[in-house]
Amino acid sequence: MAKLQKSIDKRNALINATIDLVNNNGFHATPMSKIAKMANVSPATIYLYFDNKQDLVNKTYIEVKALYTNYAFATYNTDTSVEVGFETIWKRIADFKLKECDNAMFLAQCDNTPMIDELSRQEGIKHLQPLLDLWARGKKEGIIKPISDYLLYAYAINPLSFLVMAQKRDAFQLDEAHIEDAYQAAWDSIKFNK
Amino acid sequence: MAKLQKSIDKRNALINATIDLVNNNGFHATPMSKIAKMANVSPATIYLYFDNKQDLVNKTYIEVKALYTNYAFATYNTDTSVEVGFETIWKRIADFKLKECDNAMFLAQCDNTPMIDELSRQEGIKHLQPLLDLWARGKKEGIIKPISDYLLYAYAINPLSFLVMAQKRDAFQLDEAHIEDAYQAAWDSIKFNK
DNA sequence: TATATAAAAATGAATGTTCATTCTTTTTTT
DNA sequence: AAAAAAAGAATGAACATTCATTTTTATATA
Repeated sequence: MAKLQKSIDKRNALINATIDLVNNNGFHATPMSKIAKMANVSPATIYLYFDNKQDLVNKTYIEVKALYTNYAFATYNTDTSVEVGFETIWKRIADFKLKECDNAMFLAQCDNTPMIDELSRQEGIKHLQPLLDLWARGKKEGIIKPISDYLLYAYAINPLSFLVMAQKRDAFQLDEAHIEDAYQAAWDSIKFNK
Repeated sequence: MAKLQKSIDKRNALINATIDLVNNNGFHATPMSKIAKMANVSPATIYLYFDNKQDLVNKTYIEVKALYTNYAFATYNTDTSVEVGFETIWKRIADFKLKECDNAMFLAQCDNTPMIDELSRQEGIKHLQPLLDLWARGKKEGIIKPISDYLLYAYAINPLSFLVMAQKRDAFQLDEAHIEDAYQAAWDSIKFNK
């Protein structure tokens, strides 16, 4: 194993420990010492990879956000119709939230607390551009409601976050049929009804 | 001013300071000393009203949740049609999220982090029963989609939380027209389409 | 190839601060 | 004047970060 690889492994272990512990205890209730222990390194080692605790969580956020959007757009190409494009992206997002539940929960926590620096949040938002572009096209073609992207996101995408939380906390089990219902609701709520 | 009143004032000041500071800094980043300062009491005084910090935040949560649901159901009565009932409740919830933005943000943070005890979260959920009852009736009458309450909530109610966050953080301004759009999306996504 | 040495990476313990909570005293109320 | 409420200072634990050493890795030399 090359030297560089080993470093990356350690960095990844730190990122993963951060996600796990923050999900279960929250940012300020997870000490650096526990992150170190879970990643099998000394506390001091963390500071070879990150400036400080805030930097660690900011970078974790950006990394998970990139994972999320890469996953979301992996099978999407801009040549399809708006409707097909949306279904493609939406289902990938649903997939991500189900399969990468821990990552999804981490993002939800970041997006609903003051735990992440404003700058890193801005950085994270940029990755969503392809979806916004698709919506812009959809509005121009009269297929998607001519309303704010915030409303579109709130109704078409965000509900999946709520479902992931519900699944994690309550006995509620989210299966394929639910996802299909949810997709229909999502599309219904953003498509333009002439 | 009677003795009891004075105590209630102090307790309320503590609850409000907690909401304010937790909204801006998160639970673990708001020291008891700051809560005390903002409420104009000594740190020691907090412990005359609450057992400890966790108890303070649990009770704040339950209180805000009660405020929320009282507001939501204030103008609702069970005699109306499902459709009218839902619109009544939905619009009150929207109102609450806009007018009691700080309270709404506090709830969002509680619901997306491990900051509240499981027991208190359970307690908070109970208050939502009238809405669940309305949905049950709606499903029986074939007016509302026969799907999980979690899905209904995710699609019809939760998006408002996202919008409040977006409004607070981004330049996005949520006005009456948006609310009407949002209501239509909410209803579209839960009504049963024969 | 084997060994010596310099550089880099990693460590565990130490440091100083912050904070929740408690203790003792003072103020207010009855 | 007794009881209750409130205060501010004190206490001790937890924690982020740094420091002094040790261990590992890479490089150079024989």
